[in-house]
Amino acid sequence: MEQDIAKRILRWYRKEGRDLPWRRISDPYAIWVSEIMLQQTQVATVIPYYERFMAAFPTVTDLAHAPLGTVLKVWEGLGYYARARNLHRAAKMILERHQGTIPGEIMALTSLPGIGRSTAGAIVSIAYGKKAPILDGNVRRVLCRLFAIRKNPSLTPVQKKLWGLSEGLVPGKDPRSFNQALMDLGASICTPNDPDCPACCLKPFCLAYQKGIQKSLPIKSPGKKIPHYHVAVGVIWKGKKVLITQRPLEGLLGGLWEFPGGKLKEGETPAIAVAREIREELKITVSVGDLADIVRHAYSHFRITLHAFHCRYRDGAPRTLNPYRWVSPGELERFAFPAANRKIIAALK
DNA sequence: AATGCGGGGTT
DNA sequence: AACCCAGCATT
Repeated sequence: MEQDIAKRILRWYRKEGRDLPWRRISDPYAIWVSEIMLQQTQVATVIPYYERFMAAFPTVTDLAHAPLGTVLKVWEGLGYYARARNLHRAAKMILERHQGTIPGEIMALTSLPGIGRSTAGAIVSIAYGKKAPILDGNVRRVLCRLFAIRKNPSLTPVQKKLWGLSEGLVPGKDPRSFNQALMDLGASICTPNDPDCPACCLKPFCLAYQKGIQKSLPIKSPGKKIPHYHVAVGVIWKGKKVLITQRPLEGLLGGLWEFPGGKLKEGETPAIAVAREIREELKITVSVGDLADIVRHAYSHFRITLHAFHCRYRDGAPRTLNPYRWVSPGELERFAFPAANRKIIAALK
């Protein structure tokens, strides 16, 4: 049974599998980089970032020796910036602990920052050809349908069940192709909304298809309301230079640079808020001028409307918790900014 | 067990 | 507007 499933998927994969940049090489470092980028991020989005990253940091040694700011700049726009910070930190650890070789064991891999059970399974199987299961969004969906699992797959006992199923399916022979095939099947046939069951090689085994419930699986968690904030920021000019500040290394958008500002308080106008935030955060005074841009931006767990004002520096030396810089507009390209701030920068030109 | 963490594509 | 994506870390 399991062997039949594996055989069918592998046969399908040989004909219909995707040709992706990281499948053309066997360098474990490249596989690792691709797997980190692919966490919660679609293949099409990752491809150009992967190419640029590998050109900038061809080896784990290059990555470990690069300044974090350079790594974040290459990562800029990809999101989930802790991935970049963890990748950089793990590269240093791999030089020290593993003499520059990406580990080939699950335990050694999961002890590195940014590598969990699924990414470790992917690296071990894809880079080293060892038998290990994976469980990403694609595989979870395929398994929920194949075995008609009608419980929310985010529940711990259901996750445990899914890991067991994934482990039971992965064959000793060519686990590398099998895991990639399972993901490809989820991405191209067993899609979230409208799976192409007639074209699926697992149709004869799929319990959800037999019951006609494939479109209602997997069960999804109830969506939660996301708040909407108004934020005011200042593009503070002193001559031909503007002030930027760096966010703390941990937390949201950690390590990225931005125009200073903050959330509006109840009953406050954006112009009042930006003056207050700059006074509080930087201990300087500015005069607030024209509106530079209004940006709407969606994060995963909240939305913001960003009001950006041209400001003129008046008085005081900045005293901030975090680093700040006065830079020319041209120099803004050298720093990593959140996407919402990039929209403001685009509007300045 | 629940939550924080980006950005873009799709529907 | 809601959902999804080659998930992980933290609490």
